[in-house]
Amino acid sequence: MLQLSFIRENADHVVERLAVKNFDARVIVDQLITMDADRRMQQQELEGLLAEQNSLAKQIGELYKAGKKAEGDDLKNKSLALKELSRKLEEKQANLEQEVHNELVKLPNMPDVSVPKGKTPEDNEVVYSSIEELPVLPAASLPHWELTQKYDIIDFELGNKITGAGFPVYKGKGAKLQRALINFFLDQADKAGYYEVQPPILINEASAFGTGQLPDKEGQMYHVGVDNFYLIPTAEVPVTNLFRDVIVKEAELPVKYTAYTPCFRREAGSYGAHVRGLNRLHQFDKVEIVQVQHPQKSYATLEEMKDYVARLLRLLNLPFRILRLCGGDMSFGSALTYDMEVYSAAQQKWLEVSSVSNFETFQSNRLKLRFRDGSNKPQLAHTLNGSALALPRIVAALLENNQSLEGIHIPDVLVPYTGFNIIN
RNA sequence: GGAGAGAUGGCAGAGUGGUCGAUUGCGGCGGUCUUGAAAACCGUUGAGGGUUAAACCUCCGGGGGUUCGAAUCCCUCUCUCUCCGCCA
Repeated sequence: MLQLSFIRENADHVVERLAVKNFDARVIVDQLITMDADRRMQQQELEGLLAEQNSLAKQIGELYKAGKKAEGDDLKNKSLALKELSRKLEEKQANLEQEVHNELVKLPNMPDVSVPKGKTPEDNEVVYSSIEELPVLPAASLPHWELTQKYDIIDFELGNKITGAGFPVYKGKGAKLQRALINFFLDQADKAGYYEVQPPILINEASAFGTGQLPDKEGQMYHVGVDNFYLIPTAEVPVTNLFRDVIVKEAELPVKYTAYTPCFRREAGSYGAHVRGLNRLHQFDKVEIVQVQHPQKSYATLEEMKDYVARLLRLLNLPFRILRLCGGDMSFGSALTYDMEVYSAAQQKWLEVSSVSNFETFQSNRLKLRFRDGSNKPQLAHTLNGSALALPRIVAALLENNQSLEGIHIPDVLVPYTGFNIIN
C-alpha cells in the first residue's frame, strides 16, 4: 500500500511510475487527493469539537466538586449539543476514511526505475544466463511426467484419487528426494545467516492483508470457511507477518529469516499443456527467504539474495537464467523482481523456480513494520523475499536433465541428503 | 467441549467514573563520578494524526453502548491462564 502523504506530494510521479506497470492511476490518484483534502478539513473540524467537549467535561467536574450544581448543569446541556454534532461528523469521517482506504489498496506498488517497460513475459530482460547455448538431450529423452512414472517416484493418478489434480503423491526415492532438497535448502540458508522458523500454514485475514494477498486475491487461496482462515500460498505470508506491528531496532537490521512450508495455490484460470506434471501444482514445497532491511540498503540486499539463489542453482548444476521482470509481468506489490528460470531440455522450455523481490515499503506500510533509527520517529522498513527454492520444477529439471540410460543421477551436493546417487 | 479468572507502555505491575496517556520497578538512552567499567546519583524514555513549531485529537486486546466525562460501568467478539473432559 502506498502512503497517502507520498501520493499527495508526488501525484504526477506516482501516475508516471504506475504506468510502467500498465496501470492507469490518474483517476484514483486525483480522487484520493480530493478525498484526502476533505478528510483533513473535516478532521480539523471534528477535533475542534472534541477538544471543546473535553474542556467542558473537565469544567463540569470541577464545578460539581465545588458544589456549583446549577452552573455545571448549564455546561452539561451545552456539551450535549456538541456531542450531537460531533457524532454525525464522526460517522461521516469514518465513511470517508473507509473510502480512502478502499481506493488506496487498489494502487499497485511503484516499480523501481530499473524496471523495463513491457506487457508480457517476452518483455522481461535477461540479465544473466549460465549457458551460452541451450543443451540438447539424446533423442530418447523423456519429459519428467514420463520419468516419474517409469521409475515410480511420483504418482499423479494416486493424487487424483486422494484429492484431485495438482496434488501428487511422492513415493520411495521421489519422497526422499523431496526431503533431501528441503533439508539441503534449509542448511544452505542457515549457513548464509538466515534464521529458521516453522510458521503456521493457515493464516487469518489480517495476515493475508499484511502481505497483499487480500483484498482481491481471495480466489487464488484456499479458504477454510468454518474458521475463516486461508492456506498459505507461500511462506512469505506467515514469515513476513511475524513482523506485523513490530518496531525493530536499527542495529537489528537486516532481519534474515528462512522457512520451509508447503504452499497451496488454487491456480484458478490456468490450464492446458503447460501445467502438465510438476510444472504447476496446487500443493508444493518451498523454502523461502525473507529479509527486513533499511530502506537505503534494500537494493544491495536484493542483489545479494539474487546471488544467493543463483548459487543454489549452480550447486545443483542446473542451467539457469535470471530475468528482470518488466512492469507488466511484476506482481502487484513488488518494486523490482528477479525471476530465476531453469532450462528443461526435455520440455525445451524455461521453468520459473524462484522469484526474488523488493517490496520497499509496500508491505511494511500495511504491516506497520518499522524500525527506530535513534533520534527520529520510527520509519517504515523495506521487506524482501525470494524462493530458495520451490521444489517441483527443480525436481522436474533434475529428472529431465540428469536422465541417462542407467537412470537419473543425483547431483553430488544432494547425495549426503538422499543417501543414494541414482534413481533407477 | 464444560466451569472459572484475566488481557494496561519493551518487560513486570498499580490504577474501579473527573487535571490518568496512565504510580512504581526493571530495561533502554543521555549525563555526573571513574584511567576504564561496575555501583551510586540526576535526567530522559509508548504509538498514530496534526502543526514551521506549538496547541490540539485518537489509542489501556478488537468492536459497540451508558455518561457532561470511561483504563475504570454494561454488551459482544477474540485471545490467554487454571480446573475438568477428549486427544496426536
